[in-house]
Amino acid sequence: MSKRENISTSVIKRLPRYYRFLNGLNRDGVVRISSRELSIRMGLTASQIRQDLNCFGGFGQQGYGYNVEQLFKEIGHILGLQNLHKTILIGAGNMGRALASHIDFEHHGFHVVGVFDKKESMAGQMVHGMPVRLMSGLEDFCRNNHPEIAILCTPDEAAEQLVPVLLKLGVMGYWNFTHYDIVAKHPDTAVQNVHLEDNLMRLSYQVSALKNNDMKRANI
Amino acid sequence: MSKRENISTSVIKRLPRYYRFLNGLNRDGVVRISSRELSIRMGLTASQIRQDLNCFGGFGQQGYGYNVEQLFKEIGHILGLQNLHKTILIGAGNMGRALASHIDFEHHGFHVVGVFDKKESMAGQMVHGMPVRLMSGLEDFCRNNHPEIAILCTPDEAAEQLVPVLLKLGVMGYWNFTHYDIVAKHPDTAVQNVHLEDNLMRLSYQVSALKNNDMKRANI
DNA sequence: TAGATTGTTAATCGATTAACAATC
DNA sequence: TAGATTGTTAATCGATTAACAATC
Repeated sequence: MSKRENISTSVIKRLPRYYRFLNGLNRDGVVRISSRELSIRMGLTASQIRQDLNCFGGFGQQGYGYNVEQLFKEIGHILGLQNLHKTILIGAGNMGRALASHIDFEHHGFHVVGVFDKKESMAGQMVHGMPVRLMSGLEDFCRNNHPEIAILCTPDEAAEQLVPVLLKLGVMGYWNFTHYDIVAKHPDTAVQNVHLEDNLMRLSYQVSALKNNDMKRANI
Repeated sequence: MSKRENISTSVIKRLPRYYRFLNGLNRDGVVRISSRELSIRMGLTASQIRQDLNCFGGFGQQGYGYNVEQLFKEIGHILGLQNLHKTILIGAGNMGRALASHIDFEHHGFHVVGVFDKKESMAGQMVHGMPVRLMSGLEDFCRNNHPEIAILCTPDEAAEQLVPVLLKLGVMGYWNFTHYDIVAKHPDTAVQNVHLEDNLMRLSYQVSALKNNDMKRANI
């Protein structure tokens, strides 16, 4: 399916953005687009776009460019969005519940089949159209339903204890909202970390730097 | 303050992780650490750590290493965490409310001074210890309170309309949970994007790739 | 002093950009 | 056919790693 074996993470990182832009163009009724035109819209170089796409195959046509709808679907397929990976949400606190109602899992390759929390008071409450289950039932649930993905919205210490258990139960993909470093301890997993605080600290750096520059400019 | 003028984004991206690790070491009572020891714990090279830190100054001592507490504080200072940038949260839906209760803004350089939503029914409800205000009062509020940062938890279209208004009111930093591309349209802003769906799609790619590999291995 | 470890320069590696022949 | 634009190779740029003299 894929042309090359190992695609660099730099390329993978850009794929979702291509997907979003092409979705927009497609909805706007744009039929064809050249790498140059797309590069201007996205703020990239045309070279980079052609290099990126050619990691996966020759989707364009000389003298014409790329068919928007076809390319959109191709990238969706490369990203594996046609899948519906069985997914469990662990931790139904503020963040967990917000994700459950905010994210369109089904259009991004996932299907949430269970929600868990350790709090007795949460048990039975409805989240994402299903009742919250207690953590004590997690292992049985996994043995019966074979989820492949876990969304971790627990405290860091809980994640540390959970991951080895989940791995044994066959869960190999993790959307990790904790700061527990899954990949370091368990290399054979698929992990995306969402470190919101790290992101916020980078914003702090940027804003502070921006202010420093303003002050320097004022001095000159 | 900073040794060099332009620090590469690669370095900036790693700073929050250094900060977290050093915080942990400091809490565990570790007094000194060498770049080699830290590199093993963090899964980096010692070279990279020394290069990264030396962008900002010589914090270490030959033959000794780095003082954990001092380095922790230095990095916090570099990140600007001593600041309390006045911040408004726009959009008090699931995600906005989850952030308000989940993130420790005060320890990451920010101070939330106002929460806004366009829904009449939200007005007056308490979020982060303060009543939700209607969007109609946004401009007056900004003229009186001079917030510098906005957390955007609105639909994409709302963000597109809001940013030019906010910019004129002096808001130059954005924690952006929408897909509206602020930097492309307004280069002189400080922006961190949190594209949760993009992150999820990368996980989809990784999991799909992992499965493909397993299948190939089974064939051999 | 001798051993350890930094700060910094040089070498390597990978990613981005430029150029252009192939071709629709 | 002529013009446009890709796919791909070569050149450049930047980031990471290695090496080592400086020095605590």
